[in-house]
Amino acid sequence: MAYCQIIVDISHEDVDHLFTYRIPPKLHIEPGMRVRVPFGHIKHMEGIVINVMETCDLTDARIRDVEETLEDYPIILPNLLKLSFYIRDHVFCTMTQALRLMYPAEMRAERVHSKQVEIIALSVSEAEAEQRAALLARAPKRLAILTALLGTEKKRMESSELKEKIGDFRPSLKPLLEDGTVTILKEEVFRKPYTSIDEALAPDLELTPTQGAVLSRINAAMDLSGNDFLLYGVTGSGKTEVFIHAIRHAIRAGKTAIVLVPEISLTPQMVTWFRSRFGDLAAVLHSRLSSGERYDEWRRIRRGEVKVVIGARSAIFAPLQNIGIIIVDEEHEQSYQSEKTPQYDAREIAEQRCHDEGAVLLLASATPSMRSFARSQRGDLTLLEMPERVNHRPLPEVSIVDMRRELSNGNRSVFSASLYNALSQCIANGKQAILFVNRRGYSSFISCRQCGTVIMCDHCDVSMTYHAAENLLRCHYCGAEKPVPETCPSCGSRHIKYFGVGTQRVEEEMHRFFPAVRTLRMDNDTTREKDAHALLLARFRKGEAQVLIGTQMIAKGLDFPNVTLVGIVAADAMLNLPDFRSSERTFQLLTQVSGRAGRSSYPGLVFLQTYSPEHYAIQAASRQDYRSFYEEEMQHRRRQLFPPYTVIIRNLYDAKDDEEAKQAAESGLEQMEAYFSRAAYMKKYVTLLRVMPAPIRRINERMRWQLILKIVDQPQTADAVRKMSDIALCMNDKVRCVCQINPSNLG
DNA sequence: AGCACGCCGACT
DNA sequence: GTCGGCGTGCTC
Repeated sequence: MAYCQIIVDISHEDVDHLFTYRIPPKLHIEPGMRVRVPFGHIKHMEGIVINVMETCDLTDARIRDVEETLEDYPIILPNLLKLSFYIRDHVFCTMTQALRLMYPAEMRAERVHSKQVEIIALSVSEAEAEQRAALLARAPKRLAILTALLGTEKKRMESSELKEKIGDFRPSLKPLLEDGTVTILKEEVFRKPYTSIDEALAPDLELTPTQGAVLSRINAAMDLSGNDFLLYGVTGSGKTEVFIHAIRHAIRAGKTAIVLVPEISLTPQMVTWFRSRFGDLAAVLHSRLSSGERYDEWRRIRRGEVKVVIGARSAIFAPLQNIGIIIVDEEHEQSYQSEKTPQYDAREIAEQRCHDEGAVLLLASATPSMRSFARSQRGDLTLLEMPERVNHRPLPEVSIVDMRRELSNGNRSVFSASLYNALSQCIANGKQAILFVNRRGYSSFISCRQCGTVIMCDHCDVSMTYHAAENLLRCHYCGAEKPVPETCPSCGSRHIKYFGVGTQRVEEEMHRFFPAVRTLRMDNDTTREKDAHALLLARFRKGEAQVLIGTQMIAKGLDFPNVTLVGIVAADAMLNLPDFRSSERTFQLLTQVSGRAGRSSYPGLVFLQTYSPEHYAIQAASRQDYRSFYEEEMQHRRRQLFPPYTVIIRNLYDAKDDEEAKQAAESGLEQMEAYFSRAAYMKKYVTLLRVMPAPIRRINERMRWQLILKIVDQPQTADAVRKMSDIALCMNDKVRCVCQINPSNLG
């Protein structure tokens, strides 16, 4: 008798273990397959087979039979099954949650099925069909069907195409079916989110000596058993071309590749460009796919028809086999970390997957994360460098503008005198400019000039954000909306208005100073609709506007040859956020934005407006000097005991009742203290352990408290991290708790 | 997750 | 007396 052990598709600790089922002889079952089983009182429950065995020590009466298999192939490959266990153990989630990452959500709901297409095909020989056709002179419709089919290469046609050609043919089809001249077939078709590439693929470019040297290090590692690299290449150094060549190398060796990019970079142009290089060997996974498309792409990959997968965070789970290289582009991006449970970090999963499968890991960035660069300094990652731009194009000239001086000179507009002059010049020369506004953090709230009252959310302790497009106030935490008040609810003053620099404000001032200049604005409000993002960029590229005004979303890998001026309206907007990474993020953003200027033969100018011109992040960014930023920032991190020297674990409790949330946090604290008194060797690594109210005390009528642990990042302290997450896991239904590791948003 | 079992309040 | 409230507990 054969048995198998499965994990049921319920994410709950109580059932997060293996259940044994009998395999009826008629079923073929292997690990990774999805099966239907009876479970408790539930008649039909889905589960994933983890292993198959010949014997089992449970009493036979307790064991029930597997009902059926849901697919005739393992939905989870052995390598991804192994990765699921890793995720469960390292991301602290249930096995079910880990397994659910491995296949499209649509398959669970059983909503998507493969798309079937109806095909009308000749079922007799060509000669026979011609003979029969000859007898149909008085049945023109039947004749038309046969003629149409005979006219095709494979003597078959999709019924939709046939209908288009000859109109409604159903009535005439019947006799042909009855005498066996034709048959109806159903075939699976793959919905492609793009049209097939028929024309010749775009050729790969010649590499510069620097690119070539980097490539040969990568290829050599791929030929052996892999290696972990950090590729530090300045903006414009041609990292992408190196990726392409490395992927080609993998494919030549019969291997496959994954390329992770931040979701925001997965623009339609990017997709087209990538497909023009790899054609049908490539699959693109991104959030804009319909569920059917996503499912089909997944199937194509699973069937081995795809060699390269490009996608955002979750593409790391693509069901490829025999991986040669995993590339993580813009490695420093925060978006590789998932905010929802399981809170995995795609970079760590990539590393693990590479180690499991003997593949090369290539983390790449012009502004590597502190963590990765520090690891390269320690030798945990092999550093590869591309210090110069291709064709030796010069770096743009960056001017730092002290906005405090502007204010004291009586300039209250968002443009400094020098940025204004540069804009006039740029416009006069017929060139284009980009104005970068960092909306986030520079909150666009409504406040009273008379008494200082700020309009707050009724359910959360945060100020509401003004949305110009809809002219209303919205809470970014609970989604509540309010109209903009005419008078101050506190003192009745009419001087209550919008505060802060947003894209809208910049656009208004542009129109005031340069009434004749056409502008395009790009932010969350203007790009809500599908493809709006790409459309706006295309219009800017065509020259429909001379000035593009936007938020972070314009900082990424865009290449506009006609842009010679970049203005950063408020460089330090994110510098003062309550986040230990705020300097790092500011530096990264400023460097990336500056890199937008002067990509072509025109020299680029960058004006960086700031209220803290002496800050090292701003200084270093203006010189595109990663090294000196890194050195200084590491000193700060060391002094303040922040990552990468330490790891911060935050258990965030919330409950309707303030006292209950607080008590849960304090009970967590007691458990941690008890734990450290047992594990005394670890105690000396603890630099902070305390309960405090969360910075945002209340969200959606729930009160929030937090337990924070800051501990030196050492192999032996990983256990303390696990302990924190265990504590977070066992909560009652009144108090909820989430465990966050190095949280970036401390709200 | 779902469903049964189990122990206390107001009703045909 | 019963019908039914939803608080624990188990599911191979």
